Amino acid sequence: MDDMDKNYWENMLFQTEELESCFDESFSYYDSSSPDGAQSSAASKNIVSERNRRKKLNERLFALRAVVPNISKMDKASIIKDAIDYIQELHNQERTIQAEISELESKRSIFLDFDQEMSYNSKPKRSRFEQTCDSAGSRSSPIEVHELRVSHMGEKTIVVSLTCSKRTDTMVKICEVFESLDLKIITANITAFSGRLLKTVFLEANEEEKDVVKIKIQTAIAALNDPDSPMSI
Amino acid sequence: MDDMDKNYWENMLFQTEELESCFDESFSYYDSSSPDGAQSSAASKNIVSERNRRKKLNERLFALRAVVPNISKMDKASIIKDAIDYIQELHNQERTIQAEISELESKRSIFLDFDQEMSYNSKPKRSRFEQTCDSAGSRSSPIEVHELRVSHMGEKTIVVSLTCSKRTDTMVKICEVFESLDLKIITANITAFSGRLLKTVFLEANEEEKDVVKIKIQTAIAALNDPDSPMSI
DNA sequence: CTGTACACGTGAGCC
DNA sequence: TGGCTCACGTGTACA
Repeated sequence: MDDMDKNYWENMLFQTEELESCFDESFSYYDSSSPDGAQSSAASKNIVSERNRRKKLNERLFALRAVVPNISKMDKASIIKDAIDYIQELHNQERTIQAEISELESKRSIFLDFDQEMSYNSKPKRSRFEQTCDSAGSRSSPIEVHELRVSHMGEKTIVVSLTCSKRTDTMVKICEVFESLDLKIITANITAFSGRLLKTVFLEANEEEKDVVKIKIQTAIAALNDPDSPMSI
Repeated sequence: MDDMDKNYWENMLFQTEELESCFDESFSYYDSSSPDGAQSSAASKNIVSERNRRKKLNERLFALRAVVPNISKMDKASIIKDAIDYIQELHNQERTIQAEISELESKRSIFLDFDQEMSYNSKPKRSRFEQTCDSAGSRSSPIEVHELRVSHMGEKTIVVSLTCSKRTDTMVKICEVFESLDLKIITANITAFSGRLLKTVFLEANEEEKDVVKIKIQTAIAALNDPDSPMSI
């Protein structure tokens, strides 16, 4: 590669030298054909200008080659092609990494949110859940929760496990309950067995008293069964 | 910009048309000066070849212009210059994002370490970006457990949550660990995010002292990272 | 009228 | 030897 480079510049130099003799030739030639001094001056200006343009373009190309790794050939066209491929590769990487970063951030906010308290959760953004639920008709069939257990795991985590009937959108409705209580879902799990659904949901505990949260959850989920009755475990 | 583009291609087209008449001229000229048919054929071949070369180069340049946003001018030199600037800008972005990702990851790892924690990895964690940069990324066996938390939920249940690299058979190896410790798995859960796997395993606690079990689990899982070192909490 | 930017044909070097 | 890549000078169109 280095020697190719050397050859490249040697060629450049060589042809630059060659240019001068050529230039003399053309100059005398022009002098004979059209003796107008202004015209020949303009022509030589054009020549030197064009020479500078080519030089600048080659320098740019050389600089482009410098910022692009993995240059296969020293070809002008190949340099540009490699640059194009490299830019596209960078674009793909950028997209991937952006997705990864946003995912990391979202997961981190779900995860435990230690010091910085849910900054962008101030408004209960009823986002996708309720939208999909609206289209499906959330009011239609009650969920029929059969068993419900709310327990604490460590200081920061609440585990809710419940069984309910096999309906569609049961998990969505459960999640809506937690959302309405400002409880963040860490992870959730559905298991189907004997015509029932067993759900296990890990929640991030907020600052409230444990028992208060527990009662709130039980009340809200029990309300899914019969919105009129205040509750009955 | 659109009109500039149009002008550009109009020019291209125009000068291409012009070329044909020029070509005819030069052809007849050559025919008169040197009646050697082979020579003129070679010359015309050279002409058309050179024409194709220029065309290819221009197409490449056009493609380069297409993948680079914010092109200031349609100049050839300017196109290359903008491409260079853009690549350098992407390089800066890449460095910034890489730093951001590592910072995020370190925060996240600090985060889980609040309870009883080991999980400090001697190796500098290879971010996903570095892995893509790595030409040969296929590393075989070790699972690379990054975070590990063992806690008790009630009297009968142990919850183990850990994150590890995305490998095949990671859960199998984890389960083998629990089996070797005579711990029964109640349920297990895998969640994939940001190139990692988050596993949550519920174990049935045996009769041993809680802290003893905890240490055993931590030791055995740490051994997955580096089987030689016995580990140090 | 003066640059500027371009495509063209041409000759030369290099496999 | 033919097939490339290249730099060069030149004519032309546009601002």
